[in-house]
Amino acid sequence: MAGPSKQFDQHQALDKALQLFWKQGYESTSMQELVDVMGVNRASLYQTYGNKYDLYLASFNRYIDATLNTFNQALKTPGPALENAQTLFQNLVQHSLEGGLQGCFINNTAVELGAHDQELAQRIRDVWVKFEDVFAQMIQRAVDEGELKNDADVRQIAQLLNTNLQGLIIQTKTNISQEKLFDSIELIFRLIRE
Amino acid sequence: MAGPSKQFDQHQALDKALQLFWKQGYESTSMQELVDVMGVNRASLYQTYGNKYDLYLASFNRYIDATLNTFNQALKTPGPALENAQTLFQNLVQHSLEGGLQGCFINNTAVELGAHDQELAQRIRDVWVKFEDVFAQMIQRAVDEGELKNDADVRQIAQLLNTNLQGLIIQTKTNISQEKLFDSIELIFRLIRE
DNA sequence: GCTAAAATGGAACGATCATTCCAACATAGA
DNA sequence: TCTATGTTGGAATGATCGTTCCATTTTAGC
Repeated sequence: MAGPSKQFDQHQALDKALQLFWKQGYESTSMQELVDVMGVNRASLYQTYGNKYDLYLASFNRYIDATLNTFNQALKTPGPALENAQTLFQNLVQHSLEGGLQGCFINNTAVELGAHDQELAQRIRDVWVKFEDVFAQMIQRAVDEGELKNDADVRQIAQLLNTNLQGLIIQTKTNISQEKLFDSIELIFRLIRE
Repeated sequence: MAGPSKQFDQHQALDKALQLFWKQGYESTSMQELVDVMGVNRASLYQTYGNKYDLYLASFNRYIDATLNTFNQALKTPGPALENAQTLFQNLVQHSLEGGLQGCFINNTAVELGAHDQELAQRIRDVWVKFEDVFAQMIQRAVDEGELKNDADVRQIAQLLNTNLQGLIIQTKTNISQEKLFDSIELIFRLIRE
């Protein structure tokens, strides 16, 4: 292949796009802002990523990978599984509150685009199932290690945990007090344990 | 006052605006669409409601009033209080799923505008407290009528219920199966009762 | 019926939107 | 070094954005 190579780091540029989409949403983010922030030439941007929607999709995929990675790290953490899950919830809430109320990119996408974009909606449902898979493994470990009763409906509890997580994250968008959300985290895990 | 009166019904027109904002969000809804759908002249629209943001705010207030009314109606329903609450949850989920995945206008607003609009964020937090007030009254009635233990932390449970409601509603935006959400509703209320 | 005031339809504004295009430039392979 | 190919900056495109303005029409009060 002849000609010069791309002058920008594709991963780094994509991260910049992700940050902007995450913070502002799809409609509120303009290509001009993306050009500015990514440090990529406009023509190169279109050639590399396609159009605005494709770029959003690429950002979305990157976020999903990073998030699933975070979840799986929490799964590998030693110690009582339910406590690890609770700590994960606390960290996610705290991170959103202290990181500019960005919430969760998946959660944001569900609200802004989920209803009118079937492809994205499908992807989001799939990711949530993967969240639940992680929770289910945590719960199963809690059962195995005697932290939970043997007759616990692992899958149902995992789904309920995701419902609670989504509800918590959405509330962070309004700069609600961390204490209030931590109380809810405390209670849901206590109810599950009982 | 001389001159003709407005040819349009302000309440009806505002409802049309609310429906559109609810379905499409703030950024994705244009004044042209609002002019078309409200059946109101452009100049009249600006004179009556101010600008686009003001119109959104008016729609938002109208939605809040209607929703709080629905909640208070559920509160007045005879029968076991917790069952009424559970039915309310089911109705809200079902309505969103069958009504075009519009979710909850407050919930949508929290995600789209909450992080960057402190006034709206404050209003949303206040409304959520009012939701919790209704839930707290239901729970208190459940305690009084022996449906719940006496040592239940009414306020904490009410907050947890709102977290769950928000988490359920957000999931409806992706056209998730009603059965799955109903299972979570079933479980959260069962855990509370235990 | 006359007049003053309010509402209307629609053009017009400047700004910004996503996207395309093109000439100038830089570099890899011959 | 030459050439072919990919990249770059920036102008240009046509559409749409929210908002304003104005001439026209309509009607309430006298």
